[in-house]
Amino acid sequence: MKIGYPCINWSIDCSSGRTFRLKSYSEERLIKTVENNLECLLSILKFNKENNILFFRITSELIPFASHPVCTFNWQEYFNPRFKEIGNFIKLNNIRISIHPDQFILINSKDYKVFENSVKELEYHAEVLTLMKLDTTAKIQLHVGGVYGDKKKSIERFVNRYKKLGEKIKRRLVIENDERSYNLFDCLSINKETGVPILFDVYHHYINNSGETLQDAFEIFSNTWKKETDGLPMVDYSKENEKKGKPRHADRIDIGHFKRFLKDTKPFDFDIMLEIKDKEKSALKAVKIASSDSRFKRVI
DNA sequence: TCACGTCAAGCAGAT
DNA sequence: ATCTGCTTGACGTGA
Repeated sequence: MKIGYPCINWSIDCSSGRTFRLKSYSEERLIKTVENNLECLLSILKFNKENNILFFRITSELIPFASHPVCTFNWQEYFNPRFKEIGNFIKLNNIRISIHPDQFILINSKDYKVFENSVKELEYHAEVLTLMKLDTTAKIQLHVGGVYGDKKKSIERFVNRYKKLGEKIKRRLVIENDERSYNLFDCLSINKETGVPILFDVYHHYINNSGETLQDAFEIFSNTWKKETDGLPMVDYSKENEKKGKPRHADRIDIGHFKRFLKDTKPFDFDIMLEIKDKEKSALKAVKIASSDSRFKRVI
């Protein structure tokens, strides 16, 4: 069991997701920005390692416009030594990595052009992990996509499109249950057809489920991960924001809730991504809580 | 130096 | 029709 947080560290005075406007694109600007982003990424990983935070989601913004036609620069070759260096640090310290393409990436879109653009973006994500020479336990997590008024057809479309993807994407791709369209069982039906592992989002499951218990859910998604090639299952953890109004992620970790969560999931081992607004602050607290858990002790 | 309009990309649900 | 959340602010023009 490793514990981590996504993309941003507020304690360190840098961002690994600096970007710029498309209008101001230039090769020079791209190089400068990516240099900054990679350097900051390594700083964050070092901070994490020192604090026993061994799971991290790399931002999709690492290489701005990587999949956009405007970018003809061979960033893969230019930054190859830097990627290798970061990859070495990750492997040396046994850090788990995930990456989450954003909401525009839709495999099952009705618009074929959107699918094609999504493939380009997925190739970029896969390349980042491959340039770091990470094995296939480093995952790209994606939602199933839109429903377009017909869930059955949209799931079929996902399955057919998935089969067209290259091996470099497929060996890293995992799907995540979401809070309104595709719940765990919907994901499971896609897993049956494709073998794609299911990344379980605890908070989304709380909002959108089919009545199954948390233990049943853990049994189901855990079995979709192959231990040797996929590694331990990944779990996104969050909880309802206390502030009334629309459902959203919590601002900070709820210690009691997290303790109960660890207890309730006792028979299962997995890596936890804390989707909580205050990022590394909550991760530090979670590490402290988990430090007496035998699953956590195994990795540090 | 600061305010604030806008930023590559899509969908769904609420207003 | 328009706004908001999603993993979430931050870029950059104009004053």
